[in-house]
Amino acid sequence: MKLATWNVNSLKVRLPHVLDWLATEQPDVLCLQETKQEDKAFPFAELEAAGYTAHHNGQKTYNGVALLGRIAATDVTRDIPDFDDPQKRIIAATYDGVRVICAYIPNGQEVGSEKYEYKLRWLAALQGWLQQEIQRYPRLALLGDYNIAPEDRDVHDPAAFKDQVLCSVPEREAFQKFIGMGLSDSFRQFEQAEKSYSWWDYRMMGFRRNAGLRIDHILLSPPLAATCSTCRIDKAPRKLERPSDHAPVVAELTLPPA
DNA sequence: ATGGCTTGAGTGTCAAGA
Repeated sequence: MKLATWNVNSLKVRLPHVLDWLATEQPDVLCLQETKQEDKAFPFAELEAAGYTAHHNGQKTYNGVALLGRIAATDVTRDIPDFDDPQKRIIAATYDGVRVICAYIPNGQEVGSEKYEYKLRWLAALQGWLQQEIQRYPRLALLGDYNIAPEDRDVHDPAAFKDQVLCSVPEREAFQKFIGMGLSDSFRQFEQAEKSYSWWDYRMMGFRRNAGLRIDHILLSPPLAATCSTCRIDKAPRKLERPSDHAPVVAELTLPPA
């Protein structure tokens, strides 16, 4: 099973890139973040024509998450249960016995800001819900834009980002809490090139300078981590005209029958 | 230098991203 995540920064703008990428990579499930559109504008038909059935949790202008699958999804759920949140950041479904959760974790804007407090509250709510989900679904994958660079090696300039948003101690502790729940950062299960990032600022020629951060992650529960054969960041779409500022992350699992 | 791009809403210019 091939799983992927990609923050597309507007699906309306990026749909051609997504369709090309699906044709090339043929993931079983692709998680999208920042679709930035309402459900009624979502390109269900174009994706179906490409062989993918989509489920969307969208809103106007901001946020919005989707699951695209070439296998059937069951038990599709939206949002964190019992967490009052107008922002559409979660969609989950079960594919072939694997619980796939697509998350767009808040950015946090600035340490100490209201949005930062919201980010930490949101992370705590996600973790509370995740405890139950892992009990219910031992085969679980949490994919998405975490807006957290877990370690200094995930940051092009650790000194400049020290204690800044995306790199602050409370955010990194929240990431480690996922690890403490038994989830594995699949990218770090394998040897990787130094200075591997998944996001580069549009400004200041960030991509050409490789001035990036690794903030998009695929976390796997123990039974899935044990069967993960590869995890990589695909920089190719970031080189196209009008790219998303994020690159897709892909993990492959060699699953025994459920 | 608190900038530097990109997007959506909407038609002037701002919020938000990371």
